[in-house]
Amino acid sequence: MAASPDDVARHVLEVAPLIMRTLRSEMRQQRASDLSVPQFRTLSFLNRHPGASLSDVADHIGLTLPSMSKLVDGLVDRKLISRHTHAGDRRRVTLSLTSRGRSVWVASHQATLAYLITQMAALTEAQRATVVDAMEILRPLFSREPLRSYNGHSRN
Amino acid sequence: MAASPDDVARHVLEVAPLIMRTLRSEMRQQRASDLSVPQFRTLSFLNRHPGASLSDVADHIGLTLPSMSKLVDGLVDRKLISRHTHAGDRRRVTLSLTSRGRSVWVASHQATLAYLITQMAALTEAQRATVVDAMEILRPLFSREPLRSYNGHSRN
DNA sequence: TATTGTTATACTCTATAACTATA
DNA sequence: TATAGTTATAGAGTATAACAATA
Repeated sequence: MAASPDDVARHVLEVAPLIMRTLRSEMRQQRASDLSVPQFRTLSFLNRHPGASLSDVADHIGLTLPSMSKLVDGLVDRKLISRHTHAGDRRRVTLSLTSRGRSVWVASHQATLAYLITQMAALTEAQRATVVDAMEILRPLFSREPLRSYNGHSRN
Repeated sequence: MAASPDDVARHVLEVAPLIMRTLRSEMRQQRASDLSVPQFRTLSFLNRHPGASLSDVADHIGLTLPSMSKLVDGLVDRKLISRHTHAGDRRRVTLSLTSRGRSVWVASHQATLAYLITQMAALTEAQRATVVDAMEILRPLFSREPLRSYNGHSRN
């Protein structure tokens, strides 16, 4: 079925936004947690990397430092994460989930996953394998690109 | 390789946001056009469905009417689309690309596609086929869900 | 001087509530 | 009364520019 790079690109460009639209609205409908996608991803990252710095999180999520700083402000205000000055280097900040943050993340993750699972249950085993394979093919292509041109001090 | 619905869901939940992050930043870096993803998708829809109403577009993009109205405001201000009262039903609005809108859309589409194509060119033919298959499996699952609870007249 | 992060400012995205105009 | 759309308001997401504190 010879798929050209062009074909693949068009398919990805069409379908990825559809998926995100659904995920976004699913997350918003969980009135208990009520997280945006970037907030959810930030909590996920801190769940796996407790004590990460602001730069660490910004790198991973793909936001500039000021944007991430503001996002973190909101999560700190809601007491979902803690923010402390790093002991060794006082310029740095140490971010972690609070226990409340962890349970909100778990609830949101479970609920979103549960929704997706019902969708995926409609697929055949072969189709599920194809989707998993495709995700594993795509992940490294979109995983790491710095894209953070911001450098924190512009003189002009 | 028995992928459970749970596996598939986890993969999709992890990879879809990575893809979108990249698409977003690619579009933003095209300084000429400088479209957000929803703006780009709106222009795409109008390219395929000239003369669509506001409700048509809102349904397709998955926004409420007020949100779409505002998004359209911005595109009209930038002279990328035209907005006229429908002849037969004067409550309706008729949206179309302007010639400028069409060329901006073409430029943005080409550039984003070109970027994706370079990524996809790194894949083997079998991998490309897998990705296309997966996208065709996922598309119908995420294509149509109303999710528009807004009905335009609340009395409370 | 370089690095880490915050503040200031300004858009866009998104929603709900309330409204207008038309049917 | 029902439908199509806009306006008002508000909060989140995002960026750049400018700054403060620390190394």
